[in-house]
Amino acid sequence: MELSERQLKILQAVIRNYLETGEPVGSRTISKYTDLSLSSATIRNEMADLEEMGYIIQPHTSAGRIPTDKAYRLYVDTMMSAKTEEIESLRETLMDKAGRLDHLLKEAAKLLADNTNYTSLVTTPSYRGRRVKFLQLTDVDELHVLLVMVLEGNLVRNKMLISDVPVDKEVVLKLNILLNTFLQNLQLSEINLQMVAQMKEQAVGFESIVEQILGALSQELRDADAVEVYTSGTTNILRYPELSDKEKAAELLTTFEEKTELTQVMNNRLESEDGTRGIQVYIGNENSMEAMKDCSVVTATYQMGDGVFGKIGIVGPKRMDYDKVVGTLQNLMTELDAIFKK
Amino acid sequence: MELSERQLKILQAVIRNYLETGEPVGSRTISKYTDLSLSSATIRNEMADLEEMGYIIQPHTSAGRIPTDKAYRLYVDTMMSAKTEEIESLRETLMDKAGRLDHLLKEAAKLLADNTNYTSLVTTPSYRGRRVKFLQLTDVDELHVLLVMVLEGNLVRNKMLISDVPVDKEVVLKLNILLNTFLQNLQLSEINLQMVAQMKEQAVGFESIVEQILGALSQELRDADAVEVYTSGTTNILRYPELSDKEKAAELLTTFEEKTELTQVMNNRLESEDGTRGIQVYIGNENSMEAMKDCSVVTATYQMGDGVFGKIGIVGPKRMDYDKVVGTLQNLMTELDAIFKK
DNA sequence: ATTAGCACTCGAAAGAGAGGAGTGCTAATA
DNA sequence: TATTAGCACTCCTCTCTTTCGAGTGCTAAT
Repeated sequence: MELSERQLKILQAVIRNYLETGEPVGSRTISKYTDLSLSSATIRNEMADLEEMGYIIQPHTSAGRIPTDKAYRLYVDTMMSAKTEEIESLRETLMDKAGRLDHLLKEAAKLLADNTNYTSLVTTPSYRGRRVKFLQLTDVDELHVLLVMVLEGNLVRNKMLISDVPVDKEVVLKLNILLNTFLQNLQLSEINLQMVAQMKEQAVGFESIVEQILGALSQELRDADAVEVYTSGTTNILRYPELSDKEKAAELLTTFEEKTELTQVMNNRLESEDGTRGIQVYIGNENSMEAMKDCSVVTATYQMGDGVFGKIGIVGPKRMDYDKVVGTLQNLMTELDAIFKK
Repeated sequence: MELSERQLKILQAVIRNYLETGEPVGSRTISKYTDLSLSSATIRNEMADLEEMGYIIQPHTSAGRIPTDKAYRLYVDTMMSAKTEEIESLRETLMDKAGRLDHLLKEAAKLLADNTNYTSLVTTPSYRGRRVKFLQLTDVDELHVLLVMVLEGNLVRNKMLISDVPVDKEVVLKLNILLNTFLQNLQLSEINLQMVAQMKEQAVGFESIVEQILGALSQELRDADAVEVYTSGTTNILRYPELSDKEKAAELLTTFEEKTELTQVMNNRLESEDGTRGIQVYIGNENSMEAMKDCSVVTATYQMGDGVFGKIGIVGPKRMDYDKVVGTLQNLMTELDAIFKK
């Protein structure tokens, strides 16, 4: 069941042509398109074989052929000519935004979408079990205390606490020491009830504040590890007829809006990482989400720090320009890595 | 050119009917719908008059009539029966999220969209010229210093600064005092070069840090006043045939995605507030944005603090259920006010 | 093994009615 | 005088045909 040299060339021509036009491609087109100099009749015979092998299908009798998922898979695995795609003015734009992670990632998503004309997804880096770097309490006014939490990865969170009893500078100072003594360098699962009890013992009269602090801390530790997804260019799917009929478009767009589901799509393979951090391509039904069975999803993993990874990805029609998309992602991935290594 | 009692009733019937069905409504329908017990012929005569006055039009010769913007305007101004629309489980859901403003507002947007089946917009409250409540510097490690900025409205921001010279606790303490002496209670426009020079004079050797602090501060003061817009239910527009053809849908959805433009739509009238904080309705061409000329936009203003307002709004087809939308917005507005007053 | 030739298939686009909802006008009615 | 029944007319929508052409598979010739 091996594909002959010639069949490969023909298949490749069919795919390339279909990627460009989106129309079923006929034998005559191929006969001219390739440098094989074969007549359309010959091509027809070969195409019949390719169809039997499951690489191409006819949408209806008397139409040209279109590639199947199997063909795309073969194309992506062996025939792609991944050109390194320049992202327009990437470096400067990103550097501008490097100040705040959320801005940076949003900008990255925008760049991806603008450069590819597909929809882009970018996830925040995912920690698992982030640790407390240090905590700091500051008195704002008599009843308000500001809690600043610095977590592993220099993630800073804050929460305004409201005390039921007045707190003065001295109390704040004491609490600060207490907090850091107990909680520094711990992660969520290491904070147990015994410690909580001890802390309360040492902060008589201010149990409520301690309670609040622990609540806020646990909340933030959980939140901070929750992966967020930014999307951009969602409406680009409307450019592609095969995705833009009412139902499909609505379903896809809704999926993009409900970010929660997307985290699953994006985190699919974060686990089964086998050392090399590569580009992953999911074609059609290879996608875990029903809504995306007519799409292809290409993802790459960027590295923010030791063991801290995030994903960037593109969602588009199955006939997407894989070469370009892979190149673009690769490029952006490298760029992000560099920024974080700064 | 006054409308007779009867004409009003007929017009109202036309509008009501059209709001429900989205189909042009004919004279026969009205004749049965209303309690006027008039024959269709009579209705026809009146409708011809209403058409002449610009309240209704025929999409084509032998079709029923549909309301014009003018009719909607009249309806909204005088005929609406604003029922107070319960928002499902509103209070509990919102209370849950009250911790973080962004979460709260996103949830509010979601509630609006889910309850109305239209698209919702929610802006963050807009300050103008927010003041510095206090600043606090903390040493994280030898070269990293954490700047926490507490702004008016208890908005907390932070930024990790990187010093080129080592800073110890003493320096941090000194800088803390310096910063607060100079900058407390100031707003962006009040921080001038003279002060900057003076500060640098008093912090010899740490000019770079001071520079960074001022940069971060100015950035945040500007950012904090920038209004953000959260959207929800954007795909709901696909439910309404008059908005869901490819071009219009794409244009609208893109507008929703590019939040920047939306801030203008939403802040349209924040200025010309004439004391009473009401619901505002923009019908069709009354909208400032071209993309929304086939939509109606209804907005309400919620209050977060003294002089600090934000907007919530609904975008839908012109034939939206104004009664319900107004009721829902009113309800949510009250609810938000209450939460912020807590 | 390749190719020219040809009959065949089937979808897309264009055209042709048929049906029907709704109108405006006129004349009859209360 | 205001209302209504009646009727011819318009024009949209739906369905059914027809036409057209791209593309195929098969056969026979090269």
